[in-house]
Amino acid sequence: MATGQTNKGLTERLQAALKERGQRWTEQRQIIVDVLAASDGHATGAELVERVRQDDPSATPSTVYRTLDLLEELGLARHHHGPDGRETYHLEETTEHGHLHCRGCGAEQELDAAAAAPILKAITGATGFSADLDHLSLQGLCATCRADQKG
Amino acid sequence: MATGQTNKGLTERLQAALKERGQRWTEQRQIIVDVLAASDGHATGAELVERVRQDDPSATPSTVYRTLDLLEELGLARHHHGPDGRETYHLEETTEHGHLHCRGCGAEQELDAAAAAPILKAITGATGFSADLDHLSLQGLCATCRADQKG
DNA sequence: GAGTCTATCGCAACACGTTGCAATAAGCAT
DNA sequence: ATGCTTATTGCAACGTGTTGCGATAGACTC
Repeated sequence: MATGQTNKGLTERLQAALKERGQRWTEQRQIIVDVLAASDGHATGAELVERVRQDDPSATPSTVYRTLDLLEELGLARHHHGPDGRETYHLEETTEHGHLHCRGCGAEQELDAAAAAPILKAITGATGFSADLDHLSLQGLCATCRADQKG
Repeated sequence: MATGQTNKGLTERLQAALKERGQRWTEQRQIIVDVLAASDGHATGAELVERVRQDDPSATPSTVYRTLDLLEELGLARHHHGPDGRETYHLEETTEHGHLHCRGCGAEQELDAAAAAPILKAITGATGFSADLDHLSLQGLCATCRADQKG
């Protein structure tokens, strides 16, 4: 249950990528990747730090954040900023997606590539910009809340 | 040059709104509004704190941020989060607009209501969400950088 | 103008994230 | 296995923003 499986495929990819760049594989990094993999959805930086420290109390925030940055650099993880500006991380294995935050009910909804396609197309059409879906973080009112407000 | 004009119209609106709510007009608030008005474009929280302290060294960050929150509550200011998660404030007088950050050249572009209309429409169509333009902060590649990458 | 009520202020501490630096330890060569 | 090089770690301090609390001082009444 504890998702103790260390996701061998991911670890191996990571080790290979690091060796390629003359960088090193450490136990800390294994732990951080494990924690991230065990956090099925998204997790804030602070949450990840806390969980890593459960596995290894000697770990410090700086190490966790630096590793997270590294994982992003390697394309194995992503982060985006929630409506309050806090960081949220997720593994890149999760398919690329955007986020919708409803300011009415606080609900958070994911936006997959298919649903986002017309939006990205509209952005390109209106601005020439090719927007990154992973950084697309919208705030507004969901359909339910809009209906409530009208009623 | 020092834009020392205290934007009377804005101040009066603010005083009226505060009185209405049983709240108070203070010199700190005058200074903060002045500073915000003098920051033509956008300014980060830290920048505003710094500028306010030039006018009144006794001002503290908590006061500045609380006042900024208050101004938002009154609809006289807005804030959004930049690509790095830091806060950026601007007066509401500025017309509602979104932001585009190019990860290639770092350029920041504004997105006015007219240009955004088709995008917002696409969002509603794809998700049922009615998105807030002021919170629309996209990251991606601008047309120029896309052309550069292709070439 | 003096007194009262309470919104606002400044302070101090906290939360999240980042950065510089000296000590440690991973990976490689011998 | 030993030593060497240098990436990584932990620490400590900083930057940005938030929160609780006692002291200050607006605004209103008399």
